[in-house]
Amino acid sequence: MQAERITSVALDPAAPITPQIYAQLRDAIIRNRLAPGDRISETEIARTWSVSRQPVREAFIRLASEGLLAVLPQRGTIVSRISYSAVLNARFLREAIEADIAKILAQDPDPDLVRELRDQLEAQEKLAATSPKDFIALDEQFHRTLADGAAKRGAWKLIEGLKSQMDRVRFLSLGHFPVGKLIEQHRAVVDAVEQGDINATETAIRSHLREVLIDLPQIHAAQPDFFDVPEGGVPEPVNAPTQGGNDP
Amino acid sequence: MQAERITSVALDPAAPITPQIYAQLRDAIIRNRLAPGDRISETEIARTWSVSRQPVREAFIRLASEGLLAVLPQRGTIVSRISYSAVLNARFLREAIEADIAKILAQDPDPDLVRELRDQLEAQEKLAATSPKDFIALDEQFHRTLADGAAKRGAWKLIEGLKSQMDRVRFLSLGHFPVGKLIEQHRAVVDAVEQGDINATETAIRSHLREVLIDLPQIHAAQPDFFDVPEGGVPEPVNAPTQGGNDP
DNA sequence: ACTTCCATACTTCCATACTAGTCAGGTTTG
DNA sequence: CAAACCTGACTAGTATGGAAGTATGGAAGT
Repeated sequence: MQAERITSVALDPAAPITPQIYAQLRDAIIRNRLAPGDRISETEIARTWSVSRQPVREAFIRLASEGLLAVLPQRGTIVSRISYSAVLNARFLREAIEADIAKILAQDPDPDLVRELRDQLEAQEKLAATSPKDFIALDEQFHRTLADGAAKRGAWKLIEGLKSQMDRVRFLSLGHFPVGKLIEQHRAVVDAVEQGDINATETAIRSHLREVLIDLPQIHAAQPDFFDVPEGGVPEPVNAPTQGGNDP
Repeated sequence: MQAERITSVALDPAAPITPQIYAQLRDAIIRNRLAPGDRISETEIARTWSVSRQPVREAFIRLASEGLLAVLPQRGTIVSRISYSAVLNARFLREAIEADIAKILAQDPDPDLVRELRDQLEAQEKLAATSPKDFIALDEQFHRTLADGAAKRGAWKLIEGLKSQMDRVRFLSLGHFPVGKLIEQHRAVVDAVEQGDINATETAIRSHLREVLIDLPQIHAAQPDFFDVPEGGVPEPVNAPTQGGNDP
């Protein structure tokens, strides 16, 4: 079948097998080496790594619960197509959570944290010219640092799960996304936090997270087979207002 | 062992077994019929329902990923203690998400939705005098309706997972929590949404969600064995400001 | 009394066999 | 000729046996 693309790394027979299978498959799916819509089977994957079906099956269960695989009972298992609405939904949730995190930071700015973030900004600019693949890692580090700074590591763990859906899109859009602009927005967040301006911080983080998937429609148009548009037409994103309100 | 408390319901041998085991165990844990710290084993549970160990194992995996079980390799499986910080974290996340949902609703109030919510408020008041157990179901319905009204069903699905941690606490506090006050707060949310007052809506939903676990310290003091306090002392909750900001 | 070793009875993890549902294609039947 | 019906090659779901790791209690040695 098409599973030769994931044979790359050998397994450590001493370590637990299930998590290794899980990690390999997850990586293959997020990086689109396993294309959305591909059919795979427990037996096939088990043969690929010369293990039994059991650990493969358990890895499938975990991947299915993340929405990366769809297990059809007695019929087969397919790599989920990228759900347009799930991606928008993940972005919405991420925005809601990170907005609150950022507000906590601005409420009581920590100079050490600001310094750490500014260091990261420098590193990001150094990589701006080079591979965008590395930038994704730095971007992840930046947002994780924000969560840790607000003592919300648990929140980040949840965001990681949401990110898997968004990252599939980002790996499709590699090459043409505006690294410079993203860095500028990162800087705006840090500035607002440093000044303790809660409103400005919220606005900055929200507009940043809306920028991340700005080219989703183009990517969808370029590779519609990778996507699963629920029914007729592309859903419109609905977001909360960027700031508090506008009473009459 | 202590597993006789979950023998209650028989299984349908025709339907898939794994989800049935999962649901039964989840229910038993959340309602504290299986006490935090209890040791259970695949073999034991399998015997209880006269099935093989395999579906039990798969149910264990799902429960462990939700944080309700802790599987220690080659050692055993225990019912997770209620993590104090995980509960606070779940509440923080829920507040962030539901605040944005409520703001969307207030942005463009839907009269049909408001009517539906007011009907639910009536039903809640009718049950206020009777069993608080039933109120929890209505409360859940209320919040789910808010999410659906903002077309964020996906968000609700995630909140359901978070709620499992919080619900364990609520089932411990049954009997003495302020149903009337909660209903009053529900009404405040509906009022604010109806008036399209975004700030008031946000304030209402946030203070409501902070009320829900108001008696967490007492519950913890009453049954400390059920809890797992990470290290020395009870963590302080840190929340985002209830509204936008306060620039200098 | 105290430590070390080892047998034993657990546990989860992995491999294998079997069951049952699904689908595609050829065959038979009306 | 068409439609219904077998049939065999898949699939995931379940059952069961054995492997490897871990805790525990008692025997042996210091």
